[in-house]
Amino acid sequence: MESRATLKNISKILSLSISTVSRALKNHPDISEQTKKKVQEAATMLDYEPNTNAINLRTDKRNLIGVIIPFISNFFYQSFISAVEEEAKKNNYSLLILQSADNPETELENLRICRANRVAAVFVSISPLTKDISTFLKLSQSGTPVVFFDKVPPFEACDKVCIADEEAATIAAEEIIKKQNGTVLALFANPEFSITQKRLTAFKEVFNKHKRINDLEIIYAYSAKEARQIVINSLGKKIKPQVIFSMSDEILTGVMKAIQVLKIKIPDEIKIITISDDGFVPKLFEPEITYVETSGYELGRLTFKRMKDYLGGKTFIQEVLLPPKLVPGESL
Amino acid sequence: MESRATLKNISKILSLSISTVSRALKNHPDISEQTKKKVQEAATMLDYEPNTNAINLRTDKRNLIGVIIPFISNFFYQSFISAVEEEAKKNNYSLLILQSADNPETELENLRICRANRVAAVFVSISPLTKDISTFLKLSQSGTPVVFFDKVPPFEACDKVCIADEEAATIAAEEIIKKQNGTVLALFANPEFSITQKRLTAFKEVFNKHKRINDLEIIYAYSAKEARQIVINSLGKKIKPQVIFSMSDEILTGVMKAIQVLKIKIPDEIKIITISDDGFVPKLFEPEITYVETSGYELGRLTFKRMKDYLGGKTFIQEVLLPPKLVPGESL
DNA sequence: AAGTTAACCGCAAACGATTGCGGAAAAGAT
DNA sequence: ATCTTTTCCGCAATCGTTTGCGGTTAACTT
Repeated sequence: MESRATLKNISKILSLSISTVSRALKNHPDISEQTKKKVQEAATMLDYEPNTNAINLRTDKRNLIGVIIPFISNFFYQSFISAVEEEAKKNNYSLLILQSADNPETELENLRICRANRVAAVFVSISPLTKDISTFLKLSQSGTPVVFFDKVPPFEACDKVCIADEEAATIAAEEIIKKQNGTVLALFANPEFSITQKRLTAFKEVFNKHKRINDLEIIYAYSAKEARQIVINSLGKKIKPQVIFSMSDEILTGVMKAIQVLKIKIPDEIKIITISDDGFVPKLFEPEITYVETSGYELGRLTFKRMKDYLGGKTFIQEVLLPPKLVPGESL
Repeated sequence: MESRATLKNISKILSLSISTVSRALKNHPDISEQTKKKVQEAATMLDYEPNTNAINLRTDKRNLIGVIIPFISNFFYQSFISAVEEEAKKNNYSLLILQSADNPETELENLRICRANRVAAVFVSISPLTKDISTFLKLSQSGTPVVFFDKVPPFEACDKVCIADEEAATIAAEEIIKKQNGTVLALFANPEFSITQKRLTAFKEVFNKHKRINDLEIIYAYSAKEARQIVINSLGKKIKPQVIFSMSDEILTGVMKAIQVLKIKIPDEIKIITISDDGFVPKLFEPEITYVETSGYELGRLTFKRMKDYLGGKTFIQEVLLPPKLVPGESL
């Protein structure tokens, strides 16, 4: 007789009604202290744990937050998730983590799972290939907050929380101009990514403003390996750049490999500045690389806050920007 | 009139019974093609998605897997989760991620959440401070598979899936002995961690076997910073080690900083070998560091497989070991 | 002693889905 | 024309919980 720990079973054992047991466990004033004690004892005896499925079904409560991201194996999402998990715990939510591998179909499937599980909210960083976010918007319109973070759809009217990408690039560019006069090799990722476009535009703008656009050489590196080769080539020429700018952690790893291959001294022979998610990579090197931080952790907190605001009534559409900050190393 | 998409509503719209609608959606042979079509159209119209809570409650199915880990912000767990998520998706499970911050109480709270959510299984990497795993065992005895992975309890009779820590250290030690004759500086983490003990014992054993224990200097580094200082001190002496062994990624980051500070050439002036979770850190440097890989990704797959075996009937207790493998760089 | 009021507790419906069983109508068999 | 079989569908119980409402005591008023 495999009897689980349910209200019904407890009530049977104590010859009480289910409702009494339920109320006793929630300390309802209608129930006498004596009965409460009996019930609570029985409950702990049986390791009673209320069935979330039943509760959610009955009360229409939701205790899950769906997090849809391209890949878990990524610094940025890692710290994002970490922050969201901490906030979630404080607010009695748990996290449903889904990765969509940059595949729009998997992304939709993940959204389906979120809906099937009646999540309280969805946090999603969309893949670069996602063109249609109507399913997300539909969910949002039906009352479940959907917050786009980091990789967000470009023009649509939806809740967004993201890094101030332009500002990150601007800060880096200003810092270069403030400190260095020479030529700059700027490495950017795939120009089709909106993040690349934003950072590139802002970066160039600063050099334009300061009439130093001629000091700037921009090259796209589609991978760390490419970045490495580009730097090796570039530093092999007669006219070398004085500063290298890298727009991401991944590119930086390629840059640093090149530097190590060439056995070039930082900052004496080359200056470096990068944009980094959390500083992990820049801090691996000696001297530590100066970077502009775009913290996934902070973004996680902001995203969670946006959701709470939404549930608290602020349902108007909003775009929240997280300001990046400069973390000086000794590389510039 | 906020009417959700439920079987009841669809049935009302089509003037059919709930059971018919339910069967039509699952392609039950009792239902005519005509009716099926009507129902399916109505369902997609309304964006119907079966309520997992109701299904799980009624059928006692479980679609969640609880993953309890100390910290998400960690290479190893990152790739572990990634693997488990992929496997889970293939098998129609989703992941409930809980971090316990190395706090036994939070760990128990997380387990409670797993039980409340009626998870299909629990994967847990316990904190170093956890002494009592009886609650876990109780859950396991009541039919929910609990698989301990990575940081597992020492003596208890429970399902474990972990890295063959001894073997990883053995492989590294053998490799050193095969290739190098000089003295070895071996850096280990907190000696109270069982993982440290295992690796240390195995490592020494090899040097004993080959009668080279006198070539071995062992130092505990409680952090990357400490590792850095230790290496700087050590390489500053008149008698320098020829080889540095690092037992983890974290220690390696300290070691590499020291190397960069001292501007020492690898492998000419110093050889290096490390144990690494996934090779990310060792591959950041040039030349790439030789390492013994203890893949979190593979461990995730193994853990999932162990659970499936368990659910498939192999409920006897088992300890599965994942063999590490040597990944040669140019640092040794 | 009759009426009022607390103090305690149970009945039953509801949440959304599944499923064994039975039943009506249409089709086929004789 | 009657009987048997399909074909197609609905009834109702069930999972575990919550909760409005009503009911039974016992205690308290006057």
